[in-house]
Amino acid sequence: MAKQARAVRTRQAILEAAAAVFEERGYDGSTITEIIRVGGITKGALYFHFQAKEDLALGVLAEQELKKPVPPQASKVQELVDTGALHAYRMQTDPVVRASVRLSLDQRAQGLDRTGPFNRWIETTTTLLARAKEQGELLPHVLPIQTAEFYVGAFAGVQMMSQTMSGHADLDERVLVLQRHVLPSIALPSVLASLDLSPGRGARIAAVLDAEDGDPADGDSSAA
Amino acid sequence: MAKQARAVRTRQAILEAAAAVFEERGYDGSTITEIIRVGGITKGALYFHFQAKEDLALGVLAEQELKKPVPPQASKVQELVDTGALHAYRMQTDPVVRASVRLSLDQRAQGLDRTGPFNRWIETTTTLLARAKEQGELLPHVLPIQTAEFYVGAFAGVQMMSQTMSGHADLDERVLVLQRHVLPSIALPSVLASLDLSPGRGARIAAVLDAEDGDPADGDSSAA
Amino acid sequence: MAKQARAVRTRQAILEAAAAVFEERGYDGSTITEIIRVGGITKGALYFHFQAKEDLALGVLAEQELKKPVPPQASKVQELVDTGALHAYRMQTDPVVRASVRLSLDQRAQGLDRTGPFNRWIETTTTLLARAKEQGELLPHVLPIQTAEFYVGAFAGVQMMSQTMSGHADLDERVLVLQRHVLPSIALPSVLASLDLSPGRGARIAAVLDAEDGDPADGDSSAA
Amino acid sequence: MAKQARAVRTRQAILEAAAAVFEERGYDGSTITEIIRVGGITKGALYFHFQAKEDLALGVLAEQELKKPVPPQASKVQELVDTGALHAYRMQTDPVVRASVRLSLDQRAQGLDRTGPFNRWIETTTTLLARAKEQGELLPHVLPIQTAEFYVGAFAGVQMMSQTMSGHADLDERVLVLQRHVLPSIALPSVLASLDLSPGRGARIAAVLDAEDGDPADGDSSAA
DNA sequence: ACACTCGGGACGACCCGTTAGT
DNA sequence: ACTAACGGGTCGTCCCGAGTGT
Repeated sequence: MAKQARAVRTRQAILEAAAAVFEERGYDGSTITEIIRVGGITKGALYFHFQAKEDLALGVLAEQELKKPVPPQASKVQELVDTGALHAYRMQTDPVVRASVRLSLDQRAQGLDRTGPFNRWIETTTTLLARAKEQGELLPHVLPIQTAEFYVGAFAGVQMMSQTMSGHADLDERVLVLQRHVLPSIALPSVLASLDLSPGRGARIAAVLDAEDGDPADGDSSAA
Repeated sequence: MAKQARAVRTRQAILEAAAAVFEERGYDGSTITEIIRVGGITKGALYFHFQAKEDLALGVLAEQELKKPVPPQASKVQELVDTGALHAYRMQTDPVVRASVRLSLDQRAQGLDRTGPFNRWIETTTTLLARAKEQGELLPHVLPIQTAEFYVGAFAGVQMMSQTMSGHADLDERVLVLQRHVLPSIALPSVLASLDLSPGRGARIAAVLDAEDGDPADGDSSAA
Repeated sequence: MAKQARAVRTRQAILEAAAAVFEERGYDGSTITEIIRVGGITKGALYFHFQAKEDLALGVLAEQELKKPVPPQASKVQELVDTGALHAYRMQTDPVVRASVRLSLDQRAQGLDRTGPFNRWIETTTTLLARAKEQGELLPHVLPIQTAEFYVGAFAGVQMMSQTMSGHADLDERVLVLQRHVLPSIALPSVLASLDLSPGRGARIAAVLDAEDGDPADGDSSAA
Repeated sequence: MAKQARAVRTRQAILEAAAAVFEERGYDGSTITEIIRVGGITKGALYFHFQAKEDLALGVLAEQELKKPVPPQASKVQELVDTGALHAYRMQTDPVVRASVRLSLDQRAQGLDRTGPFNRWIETTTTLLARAKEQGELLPHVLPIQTAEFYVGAFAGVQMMSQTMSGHADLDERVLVLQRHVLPSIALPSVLASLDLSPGRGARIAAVLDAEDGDPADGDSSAA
C-alpha cells in the first residue's frame, strides 16, 4: 500500500501533464514525448500506467467526470443555468476540464469516440428539462430532447468560439449571452424573472461545493 | 495556354481529393499520401501546385469563399435565416464546403489560423443584424456584435453536433431548431410572424442561385 | 526450508512457461511479459530466480540435459537408433525438450551459444559410433567423427522439417526414414538385419525408463 | 526513365545490405537501422522500395530464386549431386544465397512463411528423383517424395551445422559427406560408380554457368 | 510550364529487458 | 517476491525537396 502512494502521485502527474498538452495541442497534435517532458516522467512510467496514447485521453476524460455537479435546486431552469455557469467557471480554472472539452470537441472520427461525452451532456440536460417541464417551468411547446440537443451543441460552439477568441477568458460572459438568447424561448416569463443570471455565479457555486467537505473532489490538484 | 488546361484540371483534382480527405480525417489526420491516392495524382504534381500541406488547406478554404451568398432581401432577418438555411443545404451537398467547415473548426492552435473564417462569418452576421436593427426588425436591447458572435458560435456548435450525430444528415432540421430558439429573443414578434422558416428553403435558394446564370459558381465541380 | 518449497515451485512454473513461450516464438520472439503472463508469475519473481532473459534460456536447456539417456545395449548401432527414437518421442511429448531444441537450433550468433548442445550431441554420437566400430558393427571406411557430425546435422534438419511441416507430429516417422537412408551406408548388412527399427520404439523405451524408478527423472514435472 | 537507373542502383544496394545483415543476425535480430547504415541508404529510400521489413526479407528470397539451376544431365542422380554441389559453392561465395538460406531456416512461426522455400526445394528434388527412378537409376524401394523430404531436411541441417561450426567454410565437404552417406541407400551401385563426387565440382559448374552468357544472371551483382 | 520518380531524415507511438524501492 | 519506474531502441510514417523528363 505504501507503494501505491508513489504510483498515485505518478499517475496524477501524468494526467496533469497530458491534460496540459492535450489542451494546447489537441489529441493528434500532442506527442507522448512532449507529455513526458512536461510532466517530468519517463516513457516507462507512462506506459506502465497507460497502455496507449488513447488511454491517456480516456483517463483525462474520466478524471473530469468525477467533478461534482451542482446541487439540486427547486427551479430546474435555475439548475440548468447554474450547471452552465459552473462549467464555464471550471473551464477557466481547471486545466483538466479544459483538456476534456478540447478532446471531446476534437473531431477525429477515428480513435476516441466523441459521442460519449456529448451524449452524457445531452442526457443530463434532457433530464433537467423534462423535470422543469413537469414542474411547469417551461413553455408548452418545448420538447426536452430537441432543446437539449440544441443547447448542448450551442454551448459547445460557444466554448470553441471563446477558446479561439480569448482563450476562454470571456467564456462566462458568452455563456450568459447564450442563456439570455435561449431561455426566453423555452422558459415561462415568470420563471425568467426569478432567475439568477448574474456574473460570478459559477465561481460562487464552485466555492460552495469545494467547502462542502474536506476532500474537495480534486478541486485543487495543483496544491498536492 | 493550352498547357494550362491540364494544369487547371490537375489543380482541381487535387483540391477535390484534399477536400474529401480533410473532411474525413481533419487536418492533422490527413496525409499527403492519402490525398494523392484518392485523387490519383502524384506527389510531384501536388507539390508543384501547392508548396506545403498547409497551402492545400488554404486552397480548400479559398475555394469555398467563392460560393455565392444569398441575394439581398427586404427583411434582413429573413436574409439571416436564409443564409443559415443555404449554408446548411450546402453542407449536405458540397464536399468542399464540408471540408472548409471541418478545417475551420479543427482546433489546432498552430498552423492554420481559424480566426479567419470565424471572423468573416461574424462580420457578415453583424452587418446583417445591424441593418435589421436599423430597419427596426429587432428588439431594442439587441447588440448586433454580441448576438452575432453568439449566433456564429452556436451555429458552429450545431454543425459539429450534427456531424457527430448523423454526418450532417439532420443539419437542416437542427439549424431550424436553432433559429426557432434564438429568433424570439432578438426579433420583433411581427417580424417573426412573417418569416419563412419552412424546411427545404435552403435547397430552393440554392436552386435559384444556380439557375441565375450559366456559370453556376462552382455549383458543379464534378463536371469540371 | 519451508520457504524453498514455494521457491522451487515458482522456479518450475517459470521454466515451464518459458519453455512454452520459447518453443512457440523462439528466443528473440519471446518476451518476458508473455512468459510471466503464461506462467502467472510476476516480473519480480522471475528476476529473482533468473537474472536475465538469457538465463531463462540456459535454464530451459539445462533442464533438458537432466533427461535420462537410453540404457546401454550390446549393439551400439541399436543404441544409436534407440537414442534417436527416444528423442523423437520426447520431442512429441515434452515441451521442455521441444523448447530446448528450438533454442539450440535458433541461429542468433550473438547471445546464447548454440555450439554447446550441438557439440554434446556430436560427442555422444561419436563415442557411440567409435564403440560400434570397435565391436565391428560398422563398415570399415566409416570415420566416427565425420559420420557423427553428419548424423547430428541431418537429424537436426529433419527435426526442423518436421516442425515446419507438421509441428513434430510426424517426427518419429521422419527419423525412421533418416535411419533407413543412412544406416546402410555405415553398418554391416548383418547388423542391419538384426536392428529393431519398428515404429513406437521410442515410446516403449521411454516407458521403461519412467518405470525404472519412482523418481522418474522429471518425467512428470506437472506433479511437482 | 533515366531515373530508374538510380532507383535500380538503390534497390540493389538495399538488397545487398539487407542480405548482409540478415545473414549475420537473422530476421528478428536485424534492424532496419543497421541495414540502412550498412547500405549507406536512408530510411526514406528503403521504405520507398520496400514497405516493410518483411518485404525486405521476401525481396532477398526472391533475388535468390533467380539464380540459374544446373544444366540438365543424362544422369539425374548426377544432376542431384551437382545441384547440391553448386548450392554449396554458392553458399560459400554469394551473400544473397547465404541470407536466403538463413531466412528460410530461421524459425519464427509468425511472419515470413518458411514453408515456401522448403516446399520448392522438396518439389525440385522430388521431380529429379522421380525422373531418376523412371530411368532406372534408383533402387526399387525408393519413394521419391519420401526421400526428397528427407534429403532436403538433412541438407538444411548440414548447412546449419556447417554455419555454426565454420561459417560455411567446410560446407562443400559436408555436402559430399552427406551424399556419400545417402546415395548408397537410394542409387544403384552401377550409377554410384559413375558419379563425379569430386571436390570443387560446385565451383566448376558455377564457372560454366557464368561463362554461358554475357549476362551472368546476377553472378556479379557488385559490378552492376 | 507541368509532372513524376525517388530519396531524405526527423519523429511518432510503442515495447522491452531490466533495475529500484519496499 | 512484487509493484513501479526506466530509458533505449524498433519499426514505420510523414512532409517535403532534388533530380529528371515531357
